[in-house]
This record gives sequence, structure tokens and C-alpha cells, in this order.
Amino acid sequence: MNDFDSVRESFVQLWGSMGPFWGISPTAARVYAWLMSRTEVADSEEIMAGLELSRGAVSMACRELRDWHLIDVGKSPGSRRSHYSPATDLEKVVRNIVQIRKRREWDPILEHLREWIPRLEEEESPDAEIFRRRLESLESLVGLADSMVEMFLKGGLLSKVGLKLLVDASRAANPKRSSQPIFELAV
Amino acid sequence: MNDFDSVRESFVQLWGSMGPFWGISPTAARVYAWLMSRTEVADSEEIMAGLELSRGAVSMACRELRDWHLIDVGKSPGSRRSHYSPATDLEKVVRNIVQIRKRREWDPILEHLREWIPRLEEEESPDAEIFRRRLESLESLVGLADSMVEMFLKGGLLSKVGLKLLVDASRAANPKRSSQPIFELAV
DNA sequence: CTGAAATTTCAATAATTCTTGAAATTTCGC
DNA sequence: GCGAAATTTCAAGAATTATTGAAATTTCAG
Repeated sequence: MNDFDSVRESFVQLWGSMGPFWGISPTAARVYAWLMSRTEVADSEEIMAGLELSRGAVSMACRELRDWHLIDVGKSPGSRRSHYSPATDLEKVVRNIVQIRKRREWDPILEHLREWIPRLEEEESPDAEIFRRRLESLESLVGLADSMVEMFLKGGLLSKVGLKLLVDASRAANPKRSSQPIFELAV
Repeated sequence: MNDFDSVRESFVQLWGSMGPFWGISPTAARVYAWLMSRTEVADSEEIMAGLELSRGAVSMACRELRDWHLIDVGKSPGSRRSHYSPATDLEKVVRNIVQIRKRREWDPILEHLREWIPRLEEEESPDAEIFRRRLESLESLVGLADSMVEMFLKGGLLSKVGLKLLVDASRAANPKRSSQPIFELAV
């Protein structure tokens, strides 16, 4: 096996094991990694063959990737077959992942906390009071994180953090590619 | 069941279901939530009884929580039994979770990318070239995220982001508790 | 319209992850 | 030190989650 195939295989495997960390199923993450290693778009037959997946698994994975806006779906004229390619606007991709995860992970916590705190206010025991104050601390913290994410989603955070500063710092560590745009996947 | 017990139960359940999202096992997250609802420290017998867990499960959960610095462990004098209480310095807690997750999730990606890219440079096919440039984009992006996390871990990020601005924003949404410190768990 | 191609669904199964509990080890009060 | 109390370990089993594949549905080229 040449380096290209061996790197592709390792990349697919790494992505598959990392996917669950950011809320993406292993198979969907592997499909995304595999698409990234291809120059051309791929149809489901090719994905099935390339990753040894069943037809249904490919369909599920592609739907998941589409929900995350991680792939673009298209059709060739004169054919009814869909083909897939990895999304290239990484900023949009990151924005979407952050937004979806916020909805799934943080919003329900805030919602519950805001329902529970008043109920504990009714109770008069000292235990309820301490518990309530702890939940209030949590609410403040989660609310703060939430505000940061909101700012990021509105497009403001990166510049407010001082994007240039960070980019410089990250490039200083690796000056070789300093002219390459970060937020677009090289095509 | 009174409001206190019912809120406690819901909180334990919510934490248990959210834990996996931030890399903590369901049981460990439930133990943490349960400890948060208690005024006093708890020993393993009490945790077993309170959450209907086996002795071994409690031991595993507490070790995990200790690794994350989410609980403090102590001993009463004249007894050989450990007792546990939730960590109250939330900033330290967040810092630790971020650091451990960075090590587990981001560092291996960067490491691999930096090994793969030179190998693709050797290959001469156009496919290898495009794949290589995509991996380079990823490396830049992950490297940027990494720099941000590093800054946060060194204590600088929050102030650079403009902590006050964010805190104000988050408090504007919820003015009632504006005098409460955010980064310490109310005891 | 028709019907073959393509996609999606979902119950069954496979794979993975979590939990248990008895045995092994460690810890200290005595 | 001794030995009972406490904790930890880890293989087996339970619970959860992911994957399959055949059947149902949808989609269009002709």
C-alpha cells in the first residue's frame, strides 16, 4: 500500500474514533473523512465500496452529515443518483456544529435549571437553600458560556478575541503555511 | 415526594444523560450531581444507598471524578473511611475539563496531521496534493483552536475576550442574581 | 404515466460500552 | 505488625448504541 492509501486509511480511522467526541456517529465521521480524501464527488455505491458499508448505513451517515451541513449533495444531470462532497467552508461547518451542540447540550440544562430554582425557593429547609444556591451558580456559569457561544454564532467573537493575535500565534508555531487561508478547505 | 427530592432526582438524571457529552461516564456524572444536592460530605455507603449503585461502581465513579478534579476527597480523623464532596472552585473545574479533553481529543489529531502531511508531500499524484492541502487547512484550524485553548488555560483568555462584557451580557438576561460570584460554587 | 433505479426506513442483530460483585489488595486503628 | 475495614480491580454479564439488509417508499427518465 502506498503512502496515499495508508494516510487515507489512518485518517478515516482517526476521524471515526473522534466523531463521537463532537457528537457525530463513528460511521458518519468515517464517511466524511473518506470524502475529504477524494478529489471527485462520490455516489453511494462508491462510498459503500470504499468503506465496506451497507447501503442503509451510507444513507444514514449521509443524512447525518447533511443535517450537520458537513457535506454538499448534488445530482448529475440525466441521472437520478445523488453524489456527495465535503463542505469546504470550514467556518460555516464549525458554526453549525457549535450551534447544534449548544441546542442539544446547553439549552436543556438552562431550561431545567430555570424551572428548578423557583421550586427550591418554595422549600424552606437549609438543605434546599444550599442546593438552590449551587444551581444558581451553575446557571450563571452555563449562562455565561451560552452568551459566549451566542456571540460566536453572531460572528463577533473571533474578532473580539483578537483573531489576528491568535492566528499570528498559531502561525508562529508553524510558519511554513502562513499564506494559506484557514477558514476554507483547500479544494 | 417533595420538591427538594424531586428536583434532586431530575438533576441527577439530567447530569447522567449530559455527562457523556463532555466525556464523563453517566454514573460518575450522577454521583457528582447527587453530591451537589447534599450539604454534607458523603461516604461510599451513603452514595451506594442514595443512587442504588454497587460498591465497585461507586469506587470507579469517584476515581473518575477525582481524575477530573470534580470532587474533593477527605477522611474523618479516627476513621479509615473516605468521604467525598463536590469541588467548589468552578473555574478550576472548567480549566481541568478543558485541559483533559484537549489532550484526549485535539492533541492526537494535530500529532497525526503533522505526521501525515510530509508523507503526502512525497507522493506526486494530484489527488495526494489536494488531500494534503485539505489536511493542511485542518491543521491550521485545529492549531488555531489549540492556541485559543492554551491561552485560556494560561488564564489569559477570559480577560482578553472581555470577561466583563460577557458577564454583563449574561447578567442583563437575568438581573436577579447579579451580585453572585460566578466562579465559585455557592456552599 | 410507468416502472426501474435510488433512497429511506426500521426491526433484527452485532458491537460497544457500562455496571456489577466477588476476589485481591491496600489501609490504618488497635 | 495484625487483622478487620475499606477500597480497588477486573472478568462476566447487562444495557445501550450502532449497523445491517430486506422491504417499503420515493424519484424521475423514458
